[in-house]
Amino acid sequence: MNLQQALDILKSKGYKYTGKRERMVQIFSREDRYLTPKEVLGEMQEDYPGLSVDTVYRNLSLFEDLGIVEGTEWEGERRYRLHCGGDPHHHHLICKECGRTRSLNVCPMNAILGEPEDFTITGHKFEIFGYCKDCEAVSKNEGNCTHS
Amino acid sequence: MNLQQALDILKSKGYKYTGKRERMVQIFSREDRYLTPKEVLGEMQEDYPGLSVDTVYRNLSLFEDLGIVEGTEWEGERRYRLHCGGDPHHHHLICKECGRTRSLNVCPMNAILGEPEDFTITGHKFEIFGYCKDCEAVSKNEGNCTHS
DNA sequence: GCTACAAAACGGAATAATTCCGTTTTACAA
DNA sequence: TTGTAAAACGGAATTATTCCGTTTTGTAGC
Repeated sequence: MNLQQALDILKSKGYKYTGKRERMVQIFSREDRYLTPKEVLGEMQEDYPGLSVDTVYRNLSLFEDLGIVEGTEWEGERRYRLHCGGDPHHHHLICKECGRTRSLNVCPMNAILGEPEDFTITGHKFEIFGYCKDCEAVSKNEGNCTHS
Repeated sequence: MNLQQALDILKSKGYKYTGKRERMVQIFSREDRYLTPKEVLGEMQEDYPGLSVDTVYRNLSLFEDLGIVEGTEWEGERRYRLHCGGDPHHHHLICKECGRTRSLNVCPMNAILGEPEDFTITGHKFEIFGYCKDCEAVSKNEGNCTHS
C-alpha cells in the first residue's frame, strides 16, 4: 500500500482527516519498515512537540483496524508497518535490528488443505526473522550483548 | 517434550533443582497449552501462596533459554507452553481462547530455497490462529465482545 | 550429617508500556 | 457560520516486567 491509498482509506471510511493522522501515515510511508510506538511518537513530536502518547496509541489501533498498518512483535516489543495488502497476499523476511522487510512470495497456507476439522481459522502468521546485510555487521561488533 | 524430559534438562544442565521449578514444569506438562505468566503465577500460588512474581518471570525466562518452554504472544499477551522439540520440527494451530494447540506437520521453511542473499536467517514463526470447537461456541455467545 | 557458598527466591520498589477519563479543541456537515 | 460528535489532550491509573539488596536453600565437599 502506498501513501495515497492509505490516506484514501482514512478519508473514505468517514474518520476525521487530521494533520496528525496524515503525518503519522506519512511517517510509515517514508520509513517503510516496522516501527515501535515509541519511534512513531518520537518522529511525530518533531512536528508536534508534546504530542500525547495516547494519540499515537489510539491512532495505531485505529490504523490497524482499518488495515492501514499491520502489527507484529519481536523481542518483547510491539511494532507496526504500513500494511502491504492490496498487493497479492505475502509474507516477510524481517530484520530484527532495523525493522526493514523483504517480501516472500510464498504463503504456507496454500499447503494447508481446506479447513481442519473442529477448528475455525481466523488468521495466520508466517515471518522469517534475522539480520539484513547492513545490520549483521553491527550485531557482530556487539558481541554477546543482548541489544535492545 | 514430556514431563520427565523437561525435568532431566533442569537436572543435567546444572541448575538447582527446586520444588518450585519442578512444580512449574508440572503445570506446563499437565495443562499442555499456552499459558500467560499470570495464569502460571495463579496455579503456582495454589501450592506456594505469596510466591513472588519475579520467581515466575525468572524461571519462565530460564525455561525458554533451556528450551523447556516456548513462547509466543497474541492479543497483546505473552504466552508459554511446554516446548514440543525433540519430535520432528513442526508448527501449530492455536486456539486464541483456551491456548490449546494442534500440530501441523508442514514447515514452510522447506519451500524457502537456501539462504536469501544479503540476509541471515535466525528464526521463523508460522502459526495459525483461530478457535477450537469448544471455544467457538463460547465466542459466538459473546457476540461482539472483545473478550480479554 | 555438617558447613560453606553460590544460586534461587523474596518482596518491595522502579521502570515502562498501555489505557482510561474528564476536559478542551477541532473537522466537517448542515 | 454554527453545532456537534469525534479527536486530541494530559495527567493519572493500570498492568506487565525488571531490578536490587537481603534472606533462604540446594548441593558439593568434608
